[in-house]
Amino acid sequence: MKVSREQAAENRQRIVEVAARLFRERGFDGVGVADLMKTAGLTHGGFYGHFRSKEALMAEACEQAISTTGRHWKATLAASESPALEALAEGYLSTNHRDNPGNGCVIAALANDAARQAPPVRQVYTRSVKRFIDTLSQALPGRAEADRRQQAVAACASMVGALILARAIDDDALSQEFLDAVAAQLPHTNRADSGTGSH
Amino acid sequence: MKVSREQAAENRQRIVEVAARLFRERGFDGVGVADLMKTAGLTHGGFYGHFRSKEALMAEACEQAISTTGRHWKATLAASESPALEALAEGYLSTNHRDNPGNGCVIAALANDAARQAPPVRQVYTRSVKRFIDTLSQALPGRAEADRRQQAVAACASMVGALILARAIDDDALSQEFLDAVAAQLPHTNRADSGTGSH
DNA sequence: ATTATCTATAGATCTATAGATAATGC
DNA sequence: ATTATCTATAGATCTATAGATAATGC
Repeated sequence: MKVSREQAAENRQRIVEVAARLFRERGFDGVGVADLMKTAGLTHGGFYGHFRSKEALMAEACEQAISTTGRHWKATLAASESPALEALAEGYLSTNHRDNPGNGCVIAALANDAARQAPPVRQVYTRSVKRFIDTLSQALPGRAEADRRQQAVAACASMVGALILARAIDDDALSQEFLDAVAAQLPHTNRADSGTGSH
Repeated sequence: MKVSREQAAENRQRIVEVAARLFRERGFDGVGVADLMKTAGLTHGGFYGHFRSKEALMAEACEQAISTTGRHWKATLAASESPALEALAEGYLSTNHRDNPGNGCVIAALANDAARQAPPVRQVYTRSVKRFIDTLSQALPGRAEADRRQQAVAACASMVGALILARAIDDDALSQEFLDAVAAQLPHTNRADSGTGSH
């Protein structure tokens, strides 16, 4: 039952992809190694030929998730005409994103889980957050360079918070309100506030 | 080894309190019944005389957590002079709150966990979120009644998102930035925007 | 010969229950 | 007699490992 070196590499990659999806859907504790391997079409014991531990896979799965999502953000920025933040927010705060955590933002899907993990996973998670903030900063309308950073950090908290809460609550109307209210309160491109006095 | 009826009621209450703290600290899956009972000074098997299941305790512990936190919010509102939202936010977005999830906001501590639970727990969680939004709405500066609701919902997402992210990341400086950036972007009391044209 | 995968299992841990024990409260 | 708690354990499930198997790649 062996397999070519190439096939083995494909198997490994498939394990990471399945893990990236299942962890986001059910949390780190909600997915067992046996279950994971079965979903990938392999047997339980084979896992440890590819990864040192479940924790090592957790870090790698997060890495791959943010990498894929990051490419998606970049593509959105490149494709959008002018209001880049609106374009990003529209996708991020959509019902589609809310209802499909498995291939959505890993920051929102595993925030509480990440806080309870050891350094390896938390480091990868932290890099993901920084990447999101940088993307938001690039998408923000002009204004003072000093403000940009603060606005990007605040927008990150708002968007992640809205998505997490929209998923957690048991009330469709309020869930939609979270997505809409945060989208409405994000900094707008065409807003004239350059003459209000604060430098 | 029996105990008076009164003592039994105290034991039950202590189990709920210990659970409310441990669940917030470690998540629902991070606390076992045996561990919980040991922390409460009782033995494993005694648990099922007080609760039908671990899930029943999860709902009850959330209920009690939000009840205590809700009283704390009301006291803050009552004690604050004029800028009620600032007073609430100052406590919510403090390093003290960030570093003590065990007796802090259950909404932030168990958001991802709640999303993965069955209806009983999600319903209690949803009520907690509504309670927080109502409190924020009361704390918001005057302005149009129509805006209030949206601003309260957005503020809820921002504050919860900031706290969750401040806890999850592995970088003290960025963690502080989340708390500060969201506090700075919340609607301010003394802000003159009544003449800008939107009705 | 090497190695990717498989089967089988060790050793922990988890929720829940059964039955014994002993103090309370009628 | 009732009942709050205890001890002990059933039955699942979890991570990780050991050893067997069989196809690849030198």
